[in-house]
Amino acid sequence: MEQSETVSEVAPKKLARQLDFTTLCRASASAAVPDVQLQLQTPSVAQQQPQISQAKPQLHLHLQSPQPAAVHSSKQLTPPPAIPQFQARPSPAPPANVRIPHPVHKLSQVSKQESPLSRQRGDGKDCTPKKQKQCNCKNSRCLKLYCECFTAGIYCEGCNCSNCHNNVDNEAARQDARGAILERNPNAFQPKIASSPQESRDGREDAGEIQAAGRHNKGCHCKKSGCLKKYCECFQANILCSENCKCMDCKNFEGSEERRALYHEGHNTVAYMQQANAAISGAIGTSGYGTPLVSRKRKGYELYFTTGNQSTHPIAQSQQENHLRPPMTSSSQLSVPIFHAANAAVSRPSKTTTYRSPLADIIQPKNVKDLCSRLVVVAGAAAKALAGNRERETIDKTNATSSTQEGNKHKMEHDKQHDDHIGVNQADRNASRFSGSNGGDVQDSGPMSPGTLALMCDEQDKMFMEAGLPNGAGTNNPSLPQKSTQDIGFTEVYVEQERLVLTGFRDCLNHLITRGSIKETMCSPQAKRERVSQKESVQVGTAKPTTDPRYQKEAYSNGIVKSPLSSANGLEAW
DNA sequence: GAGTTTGAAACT
DNA sequence: CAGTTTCAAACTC
Repeated sequence: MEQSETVSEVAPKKLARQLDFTTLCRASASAAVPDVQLQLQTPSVAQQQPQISQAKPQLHLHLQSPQPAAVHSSKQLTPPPAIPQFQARPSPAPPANVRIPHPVHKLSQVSKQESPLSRQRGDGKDCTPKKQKQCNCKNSRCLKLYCECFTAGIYCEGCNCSNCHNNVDNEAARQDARGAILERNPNAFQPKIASSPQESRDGREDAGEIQAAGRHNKGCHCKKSGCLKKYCECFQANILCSENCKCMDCKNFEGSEERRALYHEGHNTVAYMQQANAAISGAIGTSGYGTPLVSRKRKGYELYFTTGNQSTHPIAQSQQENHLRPPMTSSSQLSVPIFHAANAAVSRPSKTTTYRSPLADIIQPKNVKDLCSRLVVVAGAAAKALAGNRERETIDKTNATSSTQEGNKHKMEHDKQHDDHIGVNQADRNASRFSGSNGGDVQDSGPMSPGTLALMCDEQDKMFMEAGLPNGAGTNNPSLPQKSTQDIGFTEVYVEQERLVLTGFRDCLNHLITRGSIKETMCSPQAKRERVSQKESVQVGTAKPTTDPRYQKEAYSNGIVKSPLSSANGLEAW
C-alpha cells in the first residue's frame, strides 16, 4: 500500500474519472514515461500504469480497441482490455505486461474519460492525482461483480472492503466465483463499452460536447438519473446512450439541452476540443466519418416523425425545435445501423456553431477517387481517339521513309532517350507508362495531359504495382514511338483531354452544388417541420410510426440523407 | 460521515 | 424474460 501511495503522486485515484480533456496534452507527455512504467512490478504500482495509457484516449478520434503502437509501451503493461484475467499472485515476479488496471469501476476495462459532471462537481478531483479507488464491499466478499476490483480482475489491495476474499489467500474461491459468473454470462468480464468505429462518426460535436468513442454493449437501464449522473454507466464512460440502452427519460443523447448545459457549466475545454475535432474532420474526405463516435440514440426517424404525443414530453417539447429525440423507451428503440450515418448527415441541430459543409456527408474519399478514375477514363478515351488519328499519320510517315536501318536507329535513339530520361518530359513518360500498363481501353490511347496525369497519379501507382510492369515502358510500348515523333500533336490531345476532364469535373461540381443546396434546404428547420407535418398527415393512425422501417426507408429516399455518391456509378451518377 | 438514491448484478 | 432483491457506488445533507 505504501508503494501505491508513493506512486500515486502521479496517478489519479480513479483512473477514468480523472481523465479530463486537458489530458490530451498530458497524453503526449506520457509517451515519455513508459520506460519507467515497464519496470514496475509490484501490484500496487503496476496498477497505476493504466493511468498513463488511459490518458491517451481523450480525443474522441481514438478508439480504445486498437491501441496505436505509439501509445506505447505502457499500454503493453495493461492487460488485453477485452478479457481481463485475474492475475496470479503478483508478488514474486508477475509478468509486468499483464497487470490489470486497478478498479475503474465497472467500466474499468475501457478507456474512460472523466465525465463532465464529475469534473464539474469536482468529485473526480481531476487534475490532482490520487491513489486508486478502493472498493468498499461488505457483503459480496469482493467475489461478485459488485466489486470493482473483482470485476477488474485484480486483487483487492488497500481497499476498505470487509470479509474480502478477493486476495491471494482465497484464490480458489476467486476462481470459483469467476467461473460461476462466467457461466452465467461469458461476457461478464469483458468491456462494457465497445468501440463503434462504423457508427455515426461525425467530426462535429454539438457545441460543447465531446464523447468518447464507443457504446455500452448492454446499454444502461437508468430510470431516474436521466443518464446524466454517474449512476449511468454510459454517462460515466462519457459516452452517449445508444440504442442498446433501455433507459427512461434519457438526456444523455446528442443535442440534449440538459446534457449540453452540463457541459457548459463545466469547462470550456470541451468547446475547445470540439473545435479541434471540427478542424480534424473537415468537410470533405473525412466527411464527418473521420471521428468515430458513439452511436446516437437519436434516430433519423426522430427527426422526421416526431409525433404530437412524443412532443408532449417536457424534453421533447424543449428540444423539438432542435430535432432532438424524445425520451426513448425500449419499445421504441430501433437498431438500424444505417441510421447512424443518416444522423450524421441530417440530425445535427441547427444551433451547432461549428460550420460543416452540407456536402460533408455527400462526398466521400471513395467518391473523389472514383471521380478521378473516371476522369482518367474519359481523358484516356479522348486520347485514344486522337492517338488513332496520329498513329495512322505516323504509319504513313514511317512507310514513306521506310528503312530498316533508319527504323533501328530510331528505336535505339528512343531507347536511349528513355533510359537516360532525356528528351522526354516526365509527364510524357508517365503517360506512356500508364497507357502501356493499363492494358485496357487506354492502352493505345497515347499520352495524357499533365492535368490528367495529376489526377491519375494514384491509379498509376496502383496499376504498376498490380501489373508488375518493368521499370518504365519497354521498347515495345506502342505509344513511345509516337511520342518521340509527335510531341507537337500532343498539345492537341492535351487540349481535348483537358476539355473533357474539366467538363466532366464541372458537371460533377454542378451536381454537388445542387445536392448541397437541396440538402441545405431540406435540413433547414423549416423544411424539417414541413416534412414532419407531411409525415404526420400521412401516418395518422399509425401506432408506432417511428419504428416502422418503411418510414425509415422513406426518410432516406427523400434525397437528404442518401448520398448520391454512395451509389455513383460514374460521372453521370453525380 | 451518515443517510439516501440509484442502477447494475444477482436472484427468483 | 420479467420482477424482485442485493449490493455498492453516487449522491445529498
